[in-house]
Amino acid sequence: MRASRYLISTTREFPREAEYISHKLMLKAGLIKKVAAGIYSFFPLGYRVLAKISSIVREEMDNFGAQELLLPFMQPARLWKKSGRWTEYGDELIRFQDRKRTEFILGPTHEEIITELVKKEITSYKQLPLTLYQIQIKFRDEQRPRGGVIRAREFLMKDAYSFCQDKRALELNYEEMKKVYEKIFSRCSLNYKIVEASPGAMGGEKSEEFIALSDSGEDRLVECKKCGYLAKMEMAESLETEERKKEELKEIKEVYTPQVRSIKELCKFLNISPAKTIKTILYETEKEPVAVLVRGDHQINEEKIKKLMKVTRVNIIEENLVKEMTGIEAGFLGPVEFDKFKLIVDNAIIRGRNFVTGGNKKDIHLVNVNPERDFKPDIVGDIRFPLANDKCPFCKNRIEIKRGIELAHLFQLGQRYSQRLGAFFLNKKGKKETLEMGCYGIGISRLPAVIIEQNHDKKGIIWPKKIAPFQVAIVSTNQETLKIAERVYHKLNEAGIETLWDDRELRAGVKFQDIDLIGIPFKLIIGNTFLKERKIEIKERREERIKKVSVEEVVQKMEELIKDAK
RNA sequence: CGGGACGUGGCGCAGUUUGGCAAGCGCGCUUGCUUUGGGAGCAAGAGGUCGUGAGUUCAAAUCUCACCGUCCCGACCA
Repeated sequence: MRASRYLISTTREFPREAEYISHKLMLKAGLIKKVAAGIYSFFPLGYRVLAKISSIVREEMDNFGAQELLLPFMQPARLWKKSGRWTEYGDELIRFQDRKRTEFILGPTHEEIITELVKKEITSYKQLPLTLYQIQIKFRDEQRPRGGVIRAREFLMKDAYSFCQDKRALELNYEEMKKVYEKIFSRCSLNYKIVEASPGAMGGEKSEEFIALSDSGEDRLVECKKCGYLAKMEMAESLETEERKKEELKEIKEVYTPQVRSIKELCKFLNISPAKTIKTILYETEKEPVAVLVRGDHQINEEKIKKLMKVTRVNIIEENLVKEMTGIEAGFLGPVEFDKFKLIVDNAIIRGRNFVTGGNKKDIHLVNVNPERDFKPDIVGDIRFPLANDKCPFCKNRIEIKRGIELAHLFQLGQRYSQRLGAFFLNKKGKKETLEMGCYGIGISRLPAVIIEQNHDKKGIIWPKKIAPFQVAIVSTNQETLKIAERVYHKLNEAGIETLWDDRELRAGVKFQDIDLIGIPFKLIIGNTFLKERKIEIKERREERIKKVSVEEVVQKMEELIKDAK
């Protein structure tokens, strides 16, 4: 490709709107342009990168035996009502009507459509297992898009769906798909970890995520460097490994705390640390309202409450309703002589002593409150998020909190969709059974950003060769070497090497900067050195090594280098 | 959804507090000359409903109100 004819849109300065390095570089290198919040156009350079990633994904999926198809982006509401997700999915599901006032959505995912399709086509166990996939635009009306393509509203995703005759076959398919994903991500030169995830709104049983550790990530993870324990924040266990405090039990006392409502205010007022306080928060569940107690420095994990209480709905009771329900002002709630609701108590509280809590009267707190002596928990368990420097639940080393970006998500959906949409088949005995489904997604359009997060320097992007939009860029720095450059360009093209010939009428320095910013793995410089020595210089983006070759050798040398390059 | 910041040629910004000449600067773009190995110099140009609407005023980028859009933190989230 001749650069003079190619839509290159690099800028000299970083656009103001970006925060993450990958987002900054993608904009500066002109890979993408924003059209609206969370909606981007991919420019030719950016699209070449997407295409590279897509073809890696495609090859590995096809290799596994999955079949590519294309499902509609716009989907009738009817199917979503049938699966129940019309109401369950929430505001992220964008809804609209066509001219006939029929309701539609833009697909945030495609379980309904594919299940409906398979339901009609699959009638016998002989057709199973079946794995179908597509590379498609998705739309999720995110409350807050961020990081450019890292969390976009419109994005490109590879989603695969497997259909099996029983659980065992599903588990097998799932494990094999995991191996396929490992191949895909290593071909993309990505560093990643696999962690347990919560199936969440997708439903189903087992679920794991491929996560790239990165400071620009939005998922928080708990990591123990010593034993290798790694889990998503919301899944991470907080086994209390602390010893029970041996402090002497002091006498409980009321203190006057006018207008002191928050933990922060309380700590300031009494000059104590939040770990010495207990927060009492009221929640509603489908069974009964409860009072949840955690230490002042801890955060409640509502998912864990659900598990512990075996309920599906847990909602915090708003501050202004607290007084209505209990007669006590929010900010002064406490467990002592509180008999309105059951007390759900975090493990950490049982181990501590002499806490400060609300006094269940306006402007009153209690000091030296002790579990068991002063109040009886109804249920005790792990209901909080871990904190940095907590002890690892397995080896007692200190844990760290890391950030990560979700690359892919695997689910064993089970029968959730097949059941609701009525996707059955006949088994060997001629008996009707429900299909076991799996679902496997990769956030394709997010991957360029993640790869950049892991592969960049001060000058810009450093694409791994398999992802780079071009393998080689040619710069001639002299009028006299222009013809040679053109010859080399044609030779490389003929050899099938993707080459960008920077024939723009710009100073050499500008071209070098652009090519480095864009991240092309190799530069061929044909200039003064050529005039003196008849040699072409080869500079590698990643290492800045310089090699010299003759025009005759250049194709072979490039082939070798590209083969060896990362 | 809560908190914060912002919206001025393609990009980055100044000007807004205290209303007042003709709306500026750098980059980029066009033309010419000189330069030419890591974002050149000089000269001459093109390019703007100052986010939108209403209002106050002799006069609005600047003040008031409403709306729209964008980014960041948090909450939320396959």
